[in-house]
Amino acid sequence: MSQKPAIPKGTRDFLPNDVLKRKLIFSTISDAFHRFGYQPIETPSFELSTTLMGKYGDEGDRLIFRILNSGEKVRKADLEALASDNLPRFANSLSEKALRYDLTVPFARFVVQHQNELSFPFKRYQIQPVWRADRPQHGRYQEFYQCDGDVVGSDSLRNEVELIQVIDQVLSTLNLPGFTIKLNNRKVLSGIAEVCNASDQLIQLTVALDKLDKIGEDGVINELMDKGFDSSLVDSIKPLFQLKGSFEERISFLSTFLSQSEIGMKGLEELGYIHSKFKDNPLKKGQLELDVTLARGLNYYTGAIIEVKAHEVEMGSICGGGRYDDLTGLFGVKGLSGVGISFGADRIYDIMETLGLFPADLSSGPDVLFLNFSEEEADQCAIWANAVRDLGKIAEVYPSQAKLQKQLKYANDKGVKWVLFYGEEERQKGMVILKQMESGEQYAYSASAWLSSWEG
RNA sequence: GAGGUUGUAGCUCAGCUGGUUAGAGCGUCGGAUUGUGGUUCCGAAGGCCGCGGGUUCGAACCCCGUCUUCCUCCCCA
Repeated sequence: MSQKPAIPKGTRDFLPNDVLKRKLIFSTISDAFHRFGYQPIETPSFELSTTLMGKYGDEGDRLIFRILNSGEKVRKADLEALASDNLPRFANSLSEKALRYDLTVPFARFVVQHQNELSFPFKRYQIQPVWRADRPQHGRYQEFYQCDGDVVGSDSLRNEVELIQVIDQVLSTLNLPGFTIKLNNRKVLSGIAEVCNASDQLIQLTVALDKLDKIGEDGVINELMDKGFDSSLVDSIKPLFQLKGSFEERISFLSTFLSQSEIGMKGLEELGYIHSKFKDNPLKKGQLELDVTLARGLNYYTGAIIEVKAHEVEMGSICGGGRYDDLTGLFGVKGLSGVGISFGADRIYDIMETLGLFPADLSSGPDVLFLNFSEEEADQCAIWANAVRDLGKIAEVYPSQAKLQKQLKYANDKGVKWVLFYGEEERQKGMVILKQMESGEQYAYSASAWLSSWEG
């Protein structure tokens, strides 16, 4: 009985063409990091549950894929916890390992564990899959790649500037027609909450603000009202909805708005510093925008918040990041500040596919296919094939003496550029025939010299 | 986790109010063509109609459950 082939929800197979396109994105990202002096690392697919649990909030914990203990270990199951309906504790007793949920927490663990082998500031990049037990949706999967770059052990805002340059480099190289790099600062958000007398409700306030472009002004106001903010607060926040103009204009507006908040002014100063560094050293294609509604990842970001949106396509952010003071505090090393970004390779892929940005020759087939007429002639073709490969071209010999029709169809389907005929007829004449698949034209060469005169 | 939606051939989809043996296009394979592909013509293979239960003389179609698809929340890349 054969079973119906299927893969788990939220996962994908990648066909040869898909892989080539994905590799282009990955290599563009790693090249960019590499050129800025970042070093590659890798961490295991799964970590100890204790490393991951509790780091992403209750929502996050729910979305972590856990690995069931195997063998005798299942005996450790805490049946008392089950009986008393303590499901989290019961789950913990069944599972000691979990698939990584992102690359940041494993990186923090990595830095602490290898602190004596690293020299700081440590700049690393990492391109590996992560897993989330999320409900799949457009552009959202249960297994997807993250491409992270972080600097740990340096407070300098020059790191933020550099990471923005990396983003610009990557997305410009991939030929995205345009993209906006949105900047905000956690301190500005704290300042806003402070001047609105809502410091204790910072998270609810910013989560609502974050939805401005999605649900509009009225939507944000309704949400704030629903959450019990009083109307005087809502009124005091309204001016922010009108924030328009250039980066400088927005800063000058905010410096009035936040003038009573020390922390808010500090955040503005940081934003201004970062922005000023691009005056004489401009970005290639990226446009910087100050967006006070940006609030992603609020749980651990403490300074800069970065998010990138592609133009011309309706799609969530394709890159995000920010600064988190005390990245490694959870693992026992205090005072190491980190700042990092994460590219969403899958979304970049979707955008490039939608806009037709992948180069056409990416998936071009082998340069030459040697048709197989007989064992003896195929042996000669195999020798030639190696010579072609030594020229840096792709060559293959058809593995069996199938009908020519089948061999040519194979060449056609695979996008082979040239096909070489060397059968009994050609061998006796000391010739080869080269056929250009696209045009169908055929050329005869002498068997001893075809390779040097072939321009394929 | 909440709400909605989808599931029929490898793919995209028809299938009437419940009524014989479930269809088409594309793709695949074979032939026309024993040494020439992409076009054309002919032919063939390929279906527990998502899965399990129920209603009925009778179910792809109605009901329940379950899984799955896509979407909106939540959250996020």
